[in-house]
Amino acid sequence: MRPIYHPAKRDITLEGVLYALGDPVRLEIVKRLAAESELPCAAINTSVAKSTLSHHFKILRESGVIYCRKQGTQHMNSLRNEELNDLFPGLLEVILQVVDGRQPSEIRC
Amino acid sequence: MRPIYHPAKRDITLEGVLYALGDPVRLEIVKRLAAESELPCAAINTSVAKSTLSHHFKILRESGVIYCRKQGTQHMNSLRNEELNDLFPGLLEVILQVVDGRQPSEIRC
DNA sequence: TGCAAAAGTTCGAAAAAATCGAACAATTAG
DNA sequence: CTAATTGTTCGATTTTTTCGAACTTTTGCA
Repeated sequence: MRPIYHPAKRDITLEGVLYALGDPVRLEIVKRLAAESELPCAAINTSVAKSTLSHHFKILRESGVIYCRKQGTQHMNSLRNEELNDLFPGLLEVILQVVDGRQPSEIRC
Repeated sequence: MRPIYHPAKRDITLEGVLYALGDPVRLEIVKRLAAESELPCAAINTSVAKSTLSHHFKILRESGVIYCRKQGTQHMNSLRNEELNDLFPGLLEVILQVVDGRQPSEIRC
């Protein structure tokens, strides 16, 4: 089977990441991964077809938002949290605060 | 002429905003508006057709990212900065920091 | 006035991307 | 080895994006 492509950190673009996040299914995936750190594709409860969900994971992976490793028949996915925060400081944090319905944080010092 | 639609603040969604931002032309528009506060459509230097640019402004406007007012033959556009920051604290700031190539800010206190 | 220019929008067609179900591939369990 | 599980790939359909041409609104000015 062909290896799973992941962009190098330097090839991750804000444009690509925002594109990836600008879809309700993918935003839900990111939300779940933020809460549970590592999940197989099938763990995402959505109404789209299996092939479409696979496509969404591919978009997230190729944009650099998630990392994917094979474990048996499963594909375990996780956020590339550290790298993303390094490239786009605060971006994921801010988005997750909103999707999690948290209170607006205080202004930084 | 029909009035220009803008969503009420409460109808602005993160999903819609991220969708709007997930396009290179629209991200460029937002970047320019952040720098210059108010601009007519024609001020955006892009390779897409005039009608396509008009479409992008519409997406931004209907998602709640920008406000548009008519002034003569022009449509003056501006970011709905305050409202967006109220709804999604830090989101625009974080994105603009990246597109402006600013240094990653220090971790907040 | 009235006619042309300027700035966008709208429309219909063409191109690109998303979605689906069916078939396929890889791995594990029995 | 066979069946089940998990996801990917493929081709067709639907949806979205893009384009150029025609149109609308407002201004400038002869």
